Amino acid sequence: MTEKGFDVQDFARGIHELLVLSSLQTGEKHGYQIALDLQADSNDLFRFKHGTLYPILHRLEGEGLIKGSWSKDGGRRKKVYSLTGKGRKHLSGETGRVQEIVSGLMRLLPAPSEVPA
Amino acid sequence: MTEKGFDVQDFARGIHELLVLSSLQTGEKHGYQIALDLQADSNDLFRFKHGTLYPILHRLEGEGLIKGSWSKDGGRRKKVYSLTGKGRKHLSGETGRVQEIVSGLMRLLPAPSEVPA
DNA sequence: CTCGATATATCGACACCCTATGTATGTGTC
DNA sequence: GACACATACATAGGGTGTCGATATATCGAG
Repeated sequence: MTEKGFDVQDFARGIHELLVLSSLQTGEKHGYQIALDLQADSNDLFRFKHGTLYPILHRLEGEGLIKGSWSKDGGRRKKVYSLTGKGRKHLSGETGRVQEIVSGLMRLLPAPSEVPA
Repeated sequence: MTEKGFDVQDFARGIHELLVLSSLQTGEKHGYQIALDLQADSNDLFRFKHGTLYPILHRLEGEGLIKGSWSKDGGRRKKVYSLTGKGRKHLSGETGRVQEIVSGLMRLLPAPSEVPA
């Protein structure tokens, strides 16, 4: 069993990071695109603010989970990110951990009143 | 459908509050007991620090979700909390919301590699 | 009587997200 | 050509919450 120690703040931060990493699974993207895709794919549930997204990108890059390279699309610069091997490993590992926590959480929370539609 | 925004911080805070409320479902308890029960019931996954628990209790009481009353067990004082109707309602409502977010999250995250044991 | 467990409470440090602001390019419109 | 708006990246400041440390007080064990 994965050790213990659950930290709400790490968990919350992890969700954002995992979403970004997950979004890069389908191919490399630049930041702005990640935000748009995540918002669309989640049906507007997850909306990344610029002030939230870029620091996360920098953090992930600093940790070597993603790799960014500048690209010039005409005169406009874009920083295109792609998953590293480490990032892919982190994504699957942390996803498993999230599920562990979620299932632990659901065990303690009351069962949802099975209200049909 | 509950649409609208998702806030990581509210979510994280909500988890703690929900766990406390859920623990009170089985009957009234005092703070210290809640922490012990939650830790035991979650198999050591969730551990509440004193500096975290008591502010939560005060917040929940201030919002009228729980009701506390002092009890003297010999000379040692305990503040025993119980769920209010409002608290019970909040618990089921927010639990539903958490599940909504969790399922949205799981849709975006990669499927767990079904690794046996 | 000293140590540790029980029981509650508060404060300062730290981390993080969010709002606002700034820079710069591309496009559409008049 | 001038202007507004979308694209695209970046950072600083404010607010909020958890965590560790500290304090008070009672009770049982050695």
